[in-house]
Amino acid sequence: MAEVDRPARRAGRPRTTVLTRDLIAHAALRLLDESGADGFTMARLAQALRVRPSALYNHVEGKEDVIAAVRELVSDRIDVDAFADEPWDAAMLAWARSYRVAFAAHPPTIALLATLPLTGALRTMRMYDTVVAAMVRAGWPEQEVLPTIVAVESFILGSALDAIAPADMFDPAGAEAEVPAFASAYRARARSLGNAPPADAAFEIGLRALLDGLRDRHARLHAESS
Amino acid sequence: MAEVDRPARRAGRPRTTVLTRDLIAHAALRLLDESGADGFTMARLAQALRVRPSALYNHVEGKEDVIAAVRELVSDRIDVDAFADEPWDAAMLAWARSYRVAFAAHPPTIALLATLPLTGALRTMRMYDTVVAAMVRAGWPEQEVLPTIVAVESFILGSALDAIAPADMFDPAGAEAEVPAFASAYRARARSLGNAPPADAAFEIGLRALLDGLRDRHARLHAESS
DNA sequence: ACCTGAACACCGTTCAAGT
DNA sequence: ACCTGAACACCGTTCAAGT
Repeated sequence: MAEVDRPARRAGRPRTTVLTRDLIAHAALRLLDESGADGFTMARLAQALRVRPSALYNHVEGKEDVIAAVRELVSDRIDVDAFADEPWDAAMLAWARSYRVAFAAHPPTIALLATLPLTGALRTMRMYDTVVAAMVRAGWPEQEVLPTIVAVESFILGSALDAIAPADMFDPAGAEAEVPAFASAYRARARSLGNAPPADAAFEIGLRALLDGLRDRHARLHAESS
Repeated sequence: MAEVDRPARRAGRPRTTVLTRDLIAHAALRLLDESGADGFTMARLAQALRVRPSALYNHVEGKEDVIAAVRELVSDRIDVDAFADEPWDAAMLAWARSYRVAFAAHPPTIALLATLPLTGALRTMRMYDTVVAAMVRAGWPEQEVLPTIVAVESFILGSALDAIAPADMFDPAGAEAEVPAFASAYRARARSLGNAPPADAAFEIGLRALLDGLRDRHARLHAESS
């Protein structure tokens, strides 16, 4: 019964291309979005592509490689253009928000991609190159640029992870007496946010504080050198 | 041969206790440290405890539950005492560093634990209660306290994830011409850091900026209300 | 070059049987 | 109450056979 709508392809090279690394990556992202990280197996991925699992290994090195390909797909949506014509701090704000949005668009991938080290792909290095160049132009000491970018990225990734946590995870219901200050702050936050996602509020507060702090430092460095 | 040093226990309840949730958690943390997240399987965990895998299920609900128990173990090392007698900002600095150290002590667990939502355990809520109470005492508006704490935590977790990435992941070797600004900043960072871990520099720069920004905000809120 | 099909060495989890 | 042992339904990956 399940066999009926499976491909009736015989062994041997197909006359027309059925798989490429890019097709696999797109199918993987779709599968991830639809069935979550747990449902993401090579077998299911092959099924979605109407192919046997072993066929995938002609185009990717393994599951890790598929995930790396998905990461490239997601990372491509990060917009770095603001660094071309906006001041470094405004550009960084825009970049950080775009970065977070790119991941937030595919919640099940976040844990998978955050966990995996960023690939050393040329595309990724080009993104860094744009950001680095703008910061150096703005007068940041060169040896501080990379740590500063990494710090902002760490905050973004951590916030993305926080965003996929269940919203009511820390509902202190039943333990109010044990943790009164926490319970009260929990209620105060709920009142002030309404239906807005708590993770968004934390991200905006943190991002603004981080950039305020970086602006302070930038100003201090500038004051010394003049 | 491998059978020789396996337990020769017959079926049936053992006369003396061989397993508890706590014993399992400690063995799991040790196994994780020794063989990494990939080598962490229920079978290997059972082997370390000289027990059959199915025996574990009398004490934990499954693999996820084991990971939750490990998280509790790691989280217990986070020191929140500074909030008792230091100003909120100094205490937060100390808390953040202790938080990061607790995870850094067990690198292979970071990806596993960061991915999993924090358990709503009472112990965790008590930690939050301490931090919240200190911040409210310091004059922070109650509805902002939780988002602010979550922002700091996001940064810490993101930084911990960054710390386990391979150090040379972004070595632009061979692509210097393509990404000159990035390659130059990469070299400048290497010169200024020597053998110090790049992740530590990023963490300290980010943490200070974040807290400078939060201090700004705290001062601004205070100025308005007086 | 690139597919199928069979095979391998594992997984996590359930549950009856046993003490 | 809590262990063993057998079983189930999967995993990711390799590789010969086939076109």
